[in-house]
Amino acid sequence: MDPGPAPTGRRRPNVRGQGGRLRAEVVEVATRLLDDLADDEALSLRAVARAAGVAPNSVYLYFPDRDALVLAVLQHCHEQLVRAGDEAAAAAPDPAQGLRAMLVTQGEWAAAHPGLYKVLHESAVHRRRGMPFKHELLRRTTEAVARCMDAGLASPGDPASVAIDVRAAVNGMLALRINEPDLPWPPVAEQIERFLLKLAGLVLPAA
Amino acid sequence: MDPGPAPTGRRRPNVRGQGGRLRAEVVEVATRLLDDLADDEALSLRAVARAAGVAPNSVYLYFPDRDALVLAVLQHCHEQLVRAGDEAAAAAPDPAQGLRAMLVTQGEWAAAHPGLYKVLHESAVHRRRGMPFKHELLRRTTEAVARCMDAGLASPGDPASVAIDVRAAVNGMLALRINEPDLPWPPVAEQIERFLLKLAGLVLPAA
DNA sequence: TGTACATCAGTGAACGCGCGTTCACTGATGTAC
DNA sequence: TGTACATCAGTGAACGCGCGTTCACTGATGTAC
Repeated sequence: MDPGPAPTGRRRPNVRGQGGRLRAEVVEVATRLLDDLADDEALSLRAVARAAGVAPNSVYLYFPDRDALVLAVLQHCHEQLVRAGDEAAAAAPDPAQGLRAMLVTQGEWAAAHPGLYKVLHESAVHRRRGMPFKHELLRRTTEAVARCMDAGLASPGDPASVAIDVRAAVNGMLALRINEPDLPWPPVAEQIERFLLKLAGLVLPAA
Repeated sequence: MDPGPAPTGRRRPNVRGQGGRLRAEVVEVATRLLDDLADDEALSLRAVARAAGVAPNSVYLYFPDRDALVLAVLQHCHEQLVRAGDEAAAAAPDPAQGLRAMLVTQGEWAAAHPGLYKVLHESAVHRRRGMPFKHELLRRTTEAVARCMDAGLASPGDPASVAIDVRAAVNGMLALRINEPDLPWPPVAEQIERFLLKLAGLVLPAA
């Protein structure tokens, strides 16, 4: 809603050596807009510039084109999402609770930033430019599943196969919640736990 | 690639009473373009008109605006998808094989029309206009699960709860295959069967 | 201490484009008399 | 059988818009001498 500081003339340039400050500002503003829009194609470079209180061409000082800006935003989001999951897993007392905590935290992130989660997984820019960094998510899940199996806290089997089932189910469920909020959804944590119990045979302490 | 018949002057109007023929032609062309684009916002009314060899404003004879055209395409796709699933289920010898056949058929449809499947489930027009007809998919799944439970071919439980897990997993898996084709995907039918065995406790004859 | 110059961080104005949509129009076909 | 008229299925040309991107420019700050 708030288009940011009105363009009351020329922006005071950052002091020397701090030129990159505008870059961070642009990414931040673009992130906010993208979460609202929930569609990467709908984010225009000019809208970002307007919201940042800057001339459209100033964006070109830091990004070669519009797609590069969108990719920067998505990479930043992805890092946040992965880091949040990692931290939650690290704080858990055992691998099984760690796996659950990782996925639940990612689920909470998705619920808190539906537009960004949607764009991150469904964006058109992904097809045009590729987003290899996204393989991290499956890799973490596979590793976590393997740790559970090694600890005897999941049914023995192929971690890669179980992980791709779990990722497909959890990611699909999170995306479907965003796209079809009116379906009779159970709480996220409950549904994730069911997926883990049934798809991975996870052993969790009784609640 | 082929933009359709070049606009060699004026289109010969349909004979009287057959005006609706252009409507069907426009929907068909739009469906093809939308499958290629895999993005409902990227489909322009003008591109559809061009591909149909018709003036842009001719589209307004049958659709009040661009969104209405996109919705007509999606509703048509949805009907196809549901009907294909229904027919496959009806041809199966028991409810369990029927449920599997329904989902596998839908999965094949998604693999054959990735762009349409993506748009159908992720479109922006859905948020603007709503697509209530889509609730059919969950309803069919719920009914099929209930039939399996009644026949003792699935673990007893709440059909609605099992169905939403199954739909989330299957739909999520199909969408993720489209958005991330590079992940190490097993065959669709195999993964669907695993979901059904684990999430619904489905009883299937040994292959 | 002064000053010419380089550098940095940004701006202003314009380009050409495709878009959704609207207005008034056309030209063939059927129909009442 | 002829003809005025209505209807149907479409067209032509234009509208204003926001967009990505480019070009030449500005104005403050630092730096070599």
